[in-house]
Order: sequence, then structure tokens, then C-alpha cells
Amino acid sequence: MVQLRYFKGLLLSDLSAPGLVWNEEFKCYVGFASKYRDVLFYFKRSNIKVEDHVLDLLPFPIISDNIKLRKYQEDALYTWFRNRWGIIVLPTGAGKTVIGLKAIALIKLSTLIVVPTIDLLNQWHESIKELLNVEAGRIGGGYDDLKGITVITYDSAYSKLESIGNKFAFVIFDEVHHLPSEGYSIIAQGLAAPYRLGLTATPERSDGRDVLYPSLVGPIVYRVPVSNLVGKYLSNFAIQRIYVNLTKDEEKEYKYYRGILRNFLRKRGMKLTSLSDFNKLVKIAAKDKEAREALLAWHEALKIAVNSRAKIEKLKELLEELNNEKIIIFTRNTSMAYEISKLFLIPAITYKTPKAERLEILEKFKANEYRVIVTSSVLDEGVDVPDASVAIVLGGYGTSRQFMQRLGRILRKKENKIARLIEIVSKGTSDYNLSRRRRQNVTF
DNA sequence: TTGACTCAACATCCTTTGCTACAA
DNA sequence: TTGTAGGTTTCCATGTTGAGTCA
Repeated sequence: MVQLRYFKGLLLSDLSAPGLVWNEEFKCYVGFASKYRDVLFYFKRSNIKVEDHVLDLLPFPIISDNIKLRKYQEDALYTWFRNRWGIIVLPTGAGKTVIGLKAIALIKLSTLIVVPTIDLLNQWHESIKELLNVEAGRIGGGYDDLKGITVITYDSAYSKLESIGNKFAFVIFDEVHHLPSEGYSIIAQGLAAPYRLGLTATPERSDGRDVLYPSLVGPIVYRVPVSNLVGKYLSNFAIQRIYVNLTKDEEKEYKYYRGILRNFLRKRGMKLTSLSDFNKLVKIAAKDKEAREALLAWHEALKIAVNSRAKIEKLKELLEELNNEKIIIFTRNTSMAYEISKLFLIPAITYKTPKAERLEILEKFKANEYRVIVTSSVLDEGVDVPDASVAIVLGGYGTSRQFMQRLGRILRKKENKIARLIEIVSKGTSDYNLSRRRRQNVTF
């Protein structure tokens, strides 16, 4: 007979098991609470009886569920259900929340839903009320209400982990690509929940920490590419790139700043061919004045390339040409978003835009009072953005995630219309590299 | 309740073609 | 002579969010 207990995000066992190590302080074998599932399985397989005091589950509420899933949602859910462990990847707008809700209705055990933003916290709360007919608890964004089905932000989950770690049998990580980060991964480790579902449209991470998924939430068990849903559930779309040249002045300035960087690299015998090269430069720049100047020059050059005049000129043409379309313009820098806002009298949303104003702009965009809005990267994820027919990308990161998220903003099904994503790229600059990089590893 | 503020955490940040030391 | 491996993480700047505090 072995005794298993939970203590502040940890699993305690008086017998050894894989994933547990002897702890002198506790006088027993200790591991992360997330080991609970494996350890239990190990003891059962070894025919060792377990006195299990780990879970102290909250009562599951009475729900009613009339959720009808689409074929691909059903396939995804039933594939996941075999192990009740793993990640489902679905494009933006393909109905991930509904799958999560159906999973809750099937498992019928206390459930924690972890989300990155307060917007999503409230959206899940609404959906649960609407589709499961029950008022869920909320923790975060001013709420602190623990219930048998609770929605919580990643930040609150992190800070409340010790006290809630064994209260749930099932955990859903929405936008699960956030989970592997250094701090948030502790949430997955400290929860004892043996059933786990991750949901995202974009599982790949540029820092490579996506290799941690299997141990935190399980591997990707089902993936629906955009191309499978286009036409029937998502809009047909076209991607177009327009290349522009820097103005003479910009080119001069761009070359000047790139020259500072290049001279520094040559002088120090360094190169900038990989991310680790870049990190090395950043590290040196913390202490070395010359390196800092080189890095600042890199920033300046990039800014010139990404925010060039020629892009604004091209944008002007496009706005005239596409005068019947609903358009979202994406920039990289907030300064560019505000400049466009001023120039074309278009409402702008950035992280500096107060919540109420943001909501008002999105409402008016939805109601067709505004035809065009401009934004930096705040609307990439986690916000319910009304659909547009055209996305004009003036600048962004070199990540496929952002590219797919922005594409997702125009993919809601439209009758007899092809959605368009138009990228405007400065030729012969680092903006070109960014554009190329963000399209690598993209699976449609 | 709201708003303004601060703080901590997370994410991105690289790829033209040039260097140097060492092994084959 | 030629080919290739070497060096890797705590942080230049900017953008974004949630939480906490205080008025």
C-alpha cells in the first residue's frame, strides 16, 4: 500500500516512482503534482495498492448541453478523448471553444479553464452560460470566484496555484502556445489534473519551447489545416505581396544605420546569422557602449524599412481602390499606426487605447460605421475582432504565428467573396527578411 | 467604480558577403 | 590548402497584458 498526497503544487509519495525523487525535508518521494497521472498509472500497473489523497475536487455543477459539433470538431474531440490528454489545433474561427465545452460536458468533473486575457475570461464565461446553462466561476480581472467550472487567467493561475492545484480533474489551456513560457509552465506542473486539453491555432513557438507540450499538456493529437475548412466553413482567401522601394532619403539613412552595425560586427569579428548571434550582441550591448550603438542602429534601420513612405503611398492607392471593402491595417510600431490614423482619418487601436474606446471602435467597425481601422499587434490574438474582408500588413514580426493570426482575422465565411491579405514589403531591406521568415513554416 | 500609475512577465529580436582556429 | 566548427541565457528596445496600489 502506498500513500499519495498533494502539497502546494507537489505530489508526495511514500514509495518511489518514475518522476519522483527522495526529499529529506518531507521524508518521502516528491515530484510536481502534474506527475499524478503517470505515478497512479505506474502503481496500478505494478499491482501496488494506492491510498489516494491527492485530489480534493470541487463539486461539478448541474449542466445541460445541446452542443452540436461539426464533423471535424467531433473527430478532433473523439481523437483527444482516447487519452483525454493533448492539444487540438484548429484555425481561428473554426470553433475551439465549443470543443472545449463539449469536452467538459462529457467528462463531467470539476474543470479549470486557463486563458491569457480578461477578454477571453469573459468570453468563456459567456459561452459556458449560453451553451452549458451554468454560471461559471471567474478568477482574475477583478473576480475571485472559485466554482466547479472556473475560468482563470494565466497570471491568476500562477499566483493561486498552490491552493487550487488539486481542486480540478480537468484543465483546459486556451491559447496553449503561452503555456511553455518559463513562468506559465509552472502552472501545468503544479496542477494535479489528470485530464488536459490544449487549444490553439498556432502551436509553434519561435523560442523552441513547444517541445515541452508533451510533458505539460500532452502532444498535438489533432490538427485541422486552414485548407481543409476553406470554402465550407472558412472564407476562400488570397495572399498578395507588393514590393516597394525606400525613398532616396530613406535609403541613405537606412544604409547609414546598417553601416554602423556592419562596421561594428566586422571590427569585433562577429556575425549576425542566427538568433544566438543576435542574443550575443544584445548581451554585449548591456555593458559595451559601441555594441549598444550598433544595436540601436539596427533598431533604427529596421524602423525605417518597416515604416517607409512608399508603404504609405501604396496604402493610399489601395484604400482608394478597395473602397467597398472592410479593411484592417496592421503595423509593427504604434507610431506608424497613429501616423496612418492621422493621415487617413482612420480610428487606431494600440495597447495605449483605453478599454472603452477600443470597444467603441470595434463596435462601430462591426456595425459598418467604420470601414477601415488601423492597429499595431493588439488585435492579433485574444480579442473578439469583427470580421474584415481585407487585411493590409504594413509591418510585423517574423513569426508564422502572427501571420496566421492576422490571416485569421479575414477568414470568417463570406458569401461569394474572396478574402485578401496584402503585405507591403520594403525591397532590399531587413523588412524583406521579416516577410520571408514569417511565411516559412506556415501550413495552410 | 474608475482611472492613472507602476511593475513583472512575456514576446520579438538573426540569415547578402566578407572572422578565426583548428582538423583533415 | 580547404572545410568547418566555433559561441548559447538573462535582456539593447518596443509592444502588450494582468495584477496591484492609491486617489
